[in-house]
Amino acid sequence: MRPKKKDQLVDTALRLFCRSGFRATGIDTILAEAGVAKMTLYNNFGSKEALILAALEKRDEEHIAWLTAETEARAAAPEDGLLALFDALDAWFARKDFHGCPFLKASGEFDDHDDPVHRAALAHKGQLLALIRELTEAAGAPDPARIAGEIYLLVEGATVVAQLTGDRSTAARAKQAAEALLAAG
Amino acid sequence: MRPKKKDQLVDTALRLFCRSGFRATGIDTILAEAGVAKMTLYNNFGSKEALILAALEKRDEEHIAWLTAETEARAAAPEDGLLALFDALDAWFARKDFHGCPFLKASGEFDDHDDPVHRAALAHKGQLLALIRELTEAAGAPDPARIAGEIYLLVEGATVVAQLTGDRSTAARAKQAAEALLAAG
DNA sequence: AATATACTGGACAGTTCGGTATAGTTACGT
DNA sequence: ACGTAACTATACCGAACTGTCCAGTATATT
Repeated sequence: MRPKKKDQLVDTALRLFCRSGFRATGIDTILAEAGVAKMTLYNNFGSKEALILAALEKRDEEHIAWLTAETEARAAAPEDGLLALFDALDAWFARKDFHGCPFLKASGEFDDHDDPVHRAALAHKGQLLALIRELTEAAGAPDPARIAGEIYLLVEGATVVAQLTGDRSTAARAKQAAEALLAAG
Repeated sequence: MRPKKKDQLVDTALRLFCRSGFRATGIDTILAEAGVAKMTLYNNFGSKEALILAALEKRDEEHIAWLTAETEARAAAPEDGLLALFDALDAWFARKDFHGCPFLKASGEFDDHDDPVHRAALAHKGQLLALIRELTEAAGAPDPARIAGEIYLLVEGATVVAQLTGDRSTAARAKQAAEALLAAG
């Protein structure tokens, strides 16, 4: 497959999946918007599910990289990274194309824990937790594993609430909660 | 409509929606499992969306009542209610038929903020936040509005993570984070 | 210029979707 | 016991779904 077509397909699919959900987005809609023929999809991916997995895989890499870079850029010192993460989240929530976390969406739509899509979501969240764990260690927390787990709950909560309510102050609220957790040790 | 049939329909719909999602659950499946004819549905609800809304409305009342009662039953004193809430959540997450919060699922599938289903989800979460707010006040927190908002993020985070990972210790982790937030004031 | 590969566009199959029409049956109040 | 409202059963509709087949076109390599 010509990489350009592949990117068009995966990018378009991801965008539409994020906006309208996975099951609600039909193949024909994706193909029309991407300007790609149906057989190009099926010759190269084999199924809609495979396209979903490809889109999530790309999203996984891009989003973790974006979040890491944004967090780094907003942290004056390495130990500020954990709180800067919430500023990065705020920037994410403020984007016009923010429609919640596609992995949470996916895990809701593909509820079965054995489903490959659910497993992909789980894997991504493992990456996110690992990032938070690193930031927590860099912040010099006394019990980084525990604190990171708690902060992670705040991050997921903020993500869900931001999508649900559209409240622009959600990330800031999560940030001050994280600050308290970090200070309490 | 005979109330028995209505209950069968709404209960079955809710159960299947929770298990498999809203869009993925067809009305024929609901009707077959509920033992109700198709015209009975359409004579009384008019559309699948109306059935979804009826199911969510019932769930809203039942779940808030259940959570309130479970929390009360687990709190030795009124000021223990906020932490007891997390024990109630733990009991919820441990249920065999736990498939995440149907309102979060709904808000993910019906992403548009003007969608009636999304609004129903928002309304339910308002109820939940109000409950947390009451418990926070009863706990004697110095700034109950702010603390309640932070605890709420933990609750949503725990709910999402419990569904995503199936980790049985999620509620306990959220509880100790809530404890820290409460102690920090 | 020749060839192999990638892609196109549309017709097509088969299924499932939400929703409707109609005719017959069951349950309930009076 | 009887009338009526509620419910059932079945057949059907148009649309959308995933996935397949095919004849023809564009592109890159040699």
